[in-house]
Amino acid sequence: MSLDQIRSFVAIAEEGAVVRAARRLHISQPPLTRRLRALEDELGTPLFVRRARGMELTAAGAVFLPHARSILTAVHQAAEAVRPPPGRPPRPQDPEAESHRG
Amino acid sequence: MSLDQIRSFVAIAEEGAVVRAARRLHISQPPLTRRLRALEDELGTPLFVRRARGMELTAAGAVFLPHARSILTAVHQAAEAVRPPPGRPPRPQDPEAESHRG
DNA sequence: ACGCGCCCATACCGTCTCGGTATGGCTCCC
DNA sequence: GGGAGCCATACCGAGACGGTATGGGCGCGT
Repeated sequence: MSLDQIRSFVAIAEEGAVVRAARRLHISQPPLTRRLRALEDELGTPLFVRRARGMELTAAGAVFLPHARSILTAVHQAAEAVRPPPGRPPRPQDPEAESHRG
Repeated sequence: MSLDQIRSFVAIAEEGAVVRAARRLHISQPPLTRRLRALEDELGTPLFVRRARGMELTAAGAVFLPHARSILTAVHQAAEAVRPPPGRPPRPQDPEAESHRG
C-alpha cells in the first residue's frame, strides 16, 4: 500500500471514472487502472464495480474512502507541522546553525 | 512522501540508528539512509542529528514522529476495515456474488 | 436495431527509481 | 593508539512505473 495508491483511489472515487481521475493526477489511464488493481489486490477485495459509464464504489470501497481521506489529511498535517520557516536555504547543510562550532 | 519513508523514519527513530532500523526493515543500510535523506529533503528540514553512535531526533523530528505513527496506524485501520472474511478465494472474479444471475 | 462515443483492460516498451555491494571517513571506547 | 560501530557516497543491476497502442463492452441517440 502506497500513498499514491490511496490518492489514486480517492481521485477515482471522486471523479467516478479512471480516465477523469487520470487527468486530475496528470498521468494516463492505464497506469492508474493498474494502481487501483494493485490496491484492490492488496486489500483482497474490489473497491469499485466496473460500469460502462465509469466506476461505482462497492461497499468495501465506501468504507475505505473516509479512511483514505483521513490518511491523506494526516500526511498533509504531518508535513505542515514540520514546515520550516521561509527565508531559509532549502538544500545546503547548516554547519553554523548554532555558530558555536569550533 | 511515501509510506515507506514514514515507516523508515519511525524505525530509525525507534532504533536510534540507521543500521539497526535497516535490519528491522529487512533492507540494507544505504537505501535506508537515502530514504531518510529524501524525506528530510522533501520536508525541507533535518529530522535527525547524525551522531557517532547513531541518530538523534531533532525538534522537527520529535514533532513529526507522532504524526508518522498516526499515519501508519490509520493505514493499518483502513486495511482492517475492508479486510474480507476468510474462506474466500482471493483473486478470481466473483460473477455469481448474488447467485441470482442467469 | 445499428452506429457512435465513452470507458476500462491488456500488451509491449523504455526509462527511472530503488535496493544491493563495496568502500571511505568519523567518533567513541578500551 | 587500536578496534569497533555507524553513517555517507559511488557504482551497478533488476524491478517497478509510466506511456503508447490496441481491443472489447456497454449505453445512448437516431
